Amino acid sequence: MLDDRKLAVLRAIVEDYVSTNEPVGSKSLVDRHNLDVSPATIRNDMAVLEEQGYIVQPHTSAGRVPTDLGYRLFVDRLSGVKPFSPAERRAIETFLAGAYDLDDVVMRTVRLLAQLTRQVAVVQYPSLTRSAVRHVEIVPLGDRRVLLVLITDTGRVEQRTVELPGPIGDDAITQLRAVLNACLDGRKLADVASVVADLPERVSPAERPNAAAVFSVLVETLVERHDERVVVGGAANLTAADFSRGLHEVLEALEEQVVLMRLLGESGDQAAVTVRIGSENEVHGLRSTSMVTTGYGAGEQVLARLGVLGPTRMDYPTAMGAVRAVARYVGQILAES
Amino acid sequence: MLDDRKLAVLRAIVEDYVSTNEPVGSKSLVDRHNLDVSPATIRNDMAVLEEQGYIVQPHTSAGRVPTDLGYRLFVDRLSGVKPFSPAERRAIETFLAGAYDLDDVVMRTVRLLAQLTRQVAVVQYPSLTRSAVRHVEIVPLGDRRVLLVLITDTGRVEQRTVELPGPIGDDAITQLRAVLNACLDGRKLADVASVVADLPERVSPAERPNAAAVFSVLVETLVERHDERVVVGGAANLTAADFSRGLHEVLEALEEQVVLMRLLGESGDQAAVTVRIGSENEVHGLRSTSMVTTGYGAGEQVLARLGVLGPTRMDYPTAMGAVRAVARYVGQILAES
DNA sequence: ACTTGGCACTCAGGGTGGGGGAGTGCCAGG
DNA sequence: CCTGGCACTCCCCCACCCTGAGTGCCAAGT
Repeated sequence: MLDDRKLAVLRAIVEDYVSTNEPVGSKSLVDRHNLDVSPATIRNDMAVLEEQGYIVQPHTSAGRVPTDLGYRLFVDRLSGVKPFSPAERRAIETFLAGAYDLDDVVMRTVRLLAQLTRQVAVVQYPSLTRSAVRHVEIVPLGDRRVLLVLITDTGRVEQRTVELPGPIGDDAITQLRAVLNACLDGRKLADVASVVADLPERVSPAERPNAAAVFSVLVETLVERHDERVVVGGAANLTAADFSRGLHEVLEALEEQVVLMRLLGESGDQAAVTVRIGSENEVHGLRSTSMVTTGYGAGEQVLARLGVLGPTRMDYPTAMGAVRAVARYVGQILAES
Repeated sequence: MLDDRKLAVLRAIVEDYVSTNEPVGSKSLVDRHNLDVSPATIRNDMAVLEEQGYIVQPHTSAGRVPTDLGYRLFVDRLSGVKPFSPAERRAIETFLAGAYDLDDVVMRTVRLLAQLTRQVAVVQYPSLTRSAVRHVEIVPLGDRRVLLVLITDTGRVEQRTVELPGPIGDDAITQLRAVLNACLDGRKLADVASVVADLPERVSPAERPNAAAVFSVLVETLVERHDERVVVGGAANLTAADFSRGLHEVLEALEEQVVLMRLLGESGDQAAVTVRIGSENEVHGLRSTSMVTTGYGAGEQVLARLGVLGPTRMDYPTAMGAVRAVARYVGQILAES
């Protein structure tokens, strides 16, 4: 269907268009790449590529521009992931190494990704449900009120205040704390709900109403409120790629946590680098953007996703390289802590 | 210097320009507002206003546009703060009431402000140093490592992991926790540093090295790292006001926590609504934007600031009204929790 | 069967050149 | 001090042309 030269032509078109942002014509193609054929030949190839839907011309007698389909083919078969040089790797490492805190890791990661790719960076907080309980803490705030703090092995801390049905004493709190930690320590968060169901039996009858309140908030925190937050950075980079009027829509989409979650979710759970191009994104308003994402986590398991978002006219190999490299190091940092 | 009518003319110019985004001429002024004089008279007034630097014409034979100085006069003497209707107040209240968490309060506030004003909203987290310790918690993470959690009376939770010089046992942790809470509970964070200095005497000698490590991290958290975070929302609203090329600079400034902090800091510590217009902002890149900010907090004390940022061509009375109303309700929520 | 040079054709973009119109400054008279 | 009148100034819009890059097609060459 498409012989080698036609593929080479497509690759050249994508590369040129990405770097110049102008429709690329047959003549400039043969000049810049050393395809040793004449422009006329290229024109014939282009006609075929256009017929197949890989490229289009914005108007008659203009050069060609890749379609989403064209980029897709490019990403799948014509380009690899651009590996990072040792120097770059070291830079990433030192940039992330200074972080002292999960929040800080995430913030640094966003900045780093945005800077490396000159695109918008998107980082999802490590998922709560896939990690395990490291500690549960209960702190009295008043006689009918406690603060529940949950610490996970990925360093995340969740807090909720709990309004109690009745007054609670220090002893009861100590008991509750002991029971919770004894039963939950080290458990996967996904399993916590079922474990908690059995807990009321373990506390003294008088305290059960209060305990029940605490337990239900705890379960809520884990299950019902799986608000895995997404942090965005480098939005200023959007102004470089001229979306003209679409910029507004893109910015709006980026402010919606829900939209971002869906966007990251669409790429599934795979650890590998995934690319979604233009109209492949279900989210309206991001139809002219592409996302390069990957899973990351401590060790093997995928705890969350991160990636970059930019115009479909994007340097995919570099973006994929950056995303992969950063994910790798973030995983490393999480595993260490 | 400026008689009443000239001031009225300036007010009218500002109002018209804000609502139409087009230079306003003498004729349309007399039409839209009922100044019962002729256009020629207005022209004379405008000439004076221009000479004094309150308005300019973009080019000969165009209408007039307010200068930063003009807006300043408008804000200081010609307009009040637009009060909110009871219905609007109720809407604010219910929107904020659902929050369950300090993070959530801040996030909702940002969204609310952005939506009410159709500008970029900026909310600073309640300052650590001005609030008081509610509880300190220490959680073992390993034999040479603990997690230090600090809970303030504004509901903020700070966490840091501490690497210890030597192994630590459960007893030691319990002791440390007791000492810390006994001495720090209820203290203003600003005072904590001095109190902590005396603490080592209170722990058993064998544990002093570990205790010292914990204490120093604690003090660091409070003092050295006064990273009062700022949350931004509604950036999409910037696309409505056409900054043409300046948009990039504005977006960049908004991503720099440091810049935002400085910006909010410039308005001082006053609780009242403050306006900084265009070139009054020291931050480069925000020379063509205005900020409307106010302090907020639980009760009287100002814990942090919040506000909106937009083009100098902004509806100041409404923005000021929104900022004031929102700050009031946020303060209320913080006081309750 | 593919490649190539030639050729006519098509348009987007940029520069030019008037009007039209909104707005101004000034002046003389109320 | 206000007002109507008047001449003047430019911005903006539109219509026009023209150039140049790029194309599709065809006939000839390999």
